[in-house]
Amino acid sequence: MHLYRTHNCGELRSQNAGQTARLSGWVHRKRDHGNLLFVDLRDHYGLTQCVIDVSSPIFGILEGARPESVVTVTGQVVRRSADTINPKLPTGEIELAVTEAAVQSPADVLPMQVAGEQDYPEDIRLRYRYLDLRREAIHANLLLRSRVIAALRQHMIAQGFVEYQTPILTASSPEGARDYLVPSRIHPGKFYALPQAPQQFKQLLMVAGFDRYFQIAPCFRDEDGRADRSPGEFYQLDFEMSFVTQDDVFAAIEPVLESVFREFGQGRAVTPAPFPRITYADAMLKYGSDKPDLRNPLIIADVTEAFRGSGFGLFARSIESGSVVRAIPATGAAARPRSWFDKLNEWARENGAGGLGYIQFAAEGPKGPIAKNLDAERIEAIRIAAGLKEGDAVFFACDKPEPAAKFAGLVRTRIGTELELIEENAFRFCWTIDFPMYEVEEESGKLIFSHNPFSMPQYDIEAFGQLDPVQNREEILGIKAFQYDIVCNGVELSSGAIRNHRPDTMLKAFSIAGYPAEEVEARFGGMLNAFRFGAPPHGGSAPGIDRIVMLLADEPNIREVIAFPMNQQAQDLLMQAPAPITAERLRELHIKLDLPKPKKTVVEEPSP
RNA sequence: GGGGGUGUAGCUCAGUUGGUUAGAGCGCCGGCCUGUCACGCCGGAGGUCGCGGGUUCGAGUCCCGUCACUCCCGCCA
Repeated sequence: MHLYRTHNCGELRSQNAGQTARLSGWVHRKRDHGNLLFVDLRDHYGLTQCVIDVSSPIFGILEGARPESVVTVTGQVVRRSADTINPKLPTGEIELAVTEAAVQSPADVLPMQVAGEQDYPEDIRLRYRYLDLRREAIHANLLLRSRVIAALRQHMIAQGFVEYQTPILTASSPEGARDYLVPSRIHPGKFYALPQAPQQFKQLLMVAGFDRYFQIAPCFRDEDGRADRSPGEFYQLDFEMSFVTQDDVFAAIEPVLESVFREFGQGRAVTPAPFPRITYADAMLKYGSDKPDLRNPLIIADVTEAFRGSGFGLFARSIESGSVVRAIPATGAAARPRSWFDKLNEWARENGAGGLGYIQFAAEGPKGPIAKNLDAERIEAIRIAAGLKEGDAVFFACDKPEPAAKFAGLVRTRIGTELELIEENAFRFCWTIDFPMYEVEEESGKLIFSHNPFSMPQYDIEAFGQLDPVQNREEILGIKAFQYDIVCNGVELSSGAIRNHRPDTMLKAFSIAGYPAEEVEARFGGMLNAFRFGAPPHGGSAPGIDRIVMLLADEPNIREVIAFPMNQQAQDLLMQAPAPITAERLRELHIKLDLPKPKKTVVEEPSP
């Protein structure tokens, strides 16, 4: 007989009846009938009901074991009588009639219960993560994560990709987020950076002739967290390919994503490859976002001209000073009560808009406060532009182009949700392409990179070299980059690009954004030099693993698919990180602290 | 850095117009119970109402401040 177990807690069936079995696991639940005790024993594999009665000399051992104690029990596998079979349990046809029992590790009273579905605050869950992870839902999420990663690897390898490891202690990478820094002991005053992504290394691997690279890569960014953004660290399916166009990159990754989402999507619909491609400009106009949720059928339209010089003075005046008007259709909403529109108006105000104008296309004709101030011709133009029919309503966002687009996007999501138009049980993918290479920094008016500075401009390379940032400003602002995002259900899974592999073009691209050549050489000299010795044209992308698993697990929060996540303040509540270190260690690293004054807590002296 | 929400028993929450001794469920402890599977029944312990100050005869409740957590914006592929 094995010391701890002959079977796991999920595998015994009626055909094992009559055998002697030993099981080890956690006491999931006890049902104590005084003279008869049921113990549900749980391990990674499942639950098995164990039973013992008061006639046994070891009855007290199990009766005294608190939930979550670790025990080993030995006994006969017994077929349950027909009326006591539990159909909800895979092992429900049998039970273990216990004859021996030992408690390996008794559990204290628990800060959170493992059995049951009760919700706990996140700080409790993170502080006692090892208990939280015993719970069914999150335990299953982590198993899913493992299987997804294994499948991603298989599919990538099948596509001819090879996995390589890249350094964790390295220099700052060109992604634009804050780096996590690691002080060097051997080189006083110098620091390593943790990679924000293996960006430069994967490009160097292409220069080194490896052709198709991938890695399940840890990435580190010192930026604030969100529900869908883990603070500190996360994992990417990082990949890069040589001698490819944008379409080649899409063709390589689309089948990988499609297969994995089909395999683990539990029957939910998946966009078949090739995924739709939407230009950045179109995405901002029609969806009000560079990561459109295509499950939402509503399409935003520009109706600026219908309001220009119209009787609706608020919009007409705003248009004269550069605003645009976006129309968000609300299919079938014309007959909704006034209160429904009022509620949305209130919501709009709470979200920073002046309000939310609307027209109802009712059977008796267009109505609502705005309709009164517009002539029939203009209303008809709006109706056609927004693709509306009788019974529909339409909302308006009026602002400068960028905030108008963004707000229209919020309204689109809100209306789609309110009207229950969002397609359920589906994964809708698309590519957002043709991101602008540059944009204007609002405060300074300077040209800056709008996204990744290392992507190739969609422009004649020779002519690009001749552009003048002052004289050709408008021309430059029109340049698109070979840069793209992959989006699923409105979640950005990754961005990628065809890289700029020419040193002259890269220096030019940076000089347009105001970086002198010396600075570029100093910061990115390693990569720039590599490009001077024969660099293949190359490109890639890096879909976020955590977000893929989050979508597949249908979880709203990324921490539900990470074993040991930090909280939103980037603290590890379990391991107590970050933490102060000893003066001795600081001395060794030649670091002196210059801390901000702690916020003083006002303690009033009690009056005598 | 900014905004919203939350904070009452170990946990999830209720708590009326400011009014006596702050409640429920789960958990915990004790008792009863030989077929339960969210076992059942009886009893018990458990509270700095986040913290500090104020108003008031009286504050969980109203006001001011502060802290923590969470969601969002900024930031970030």
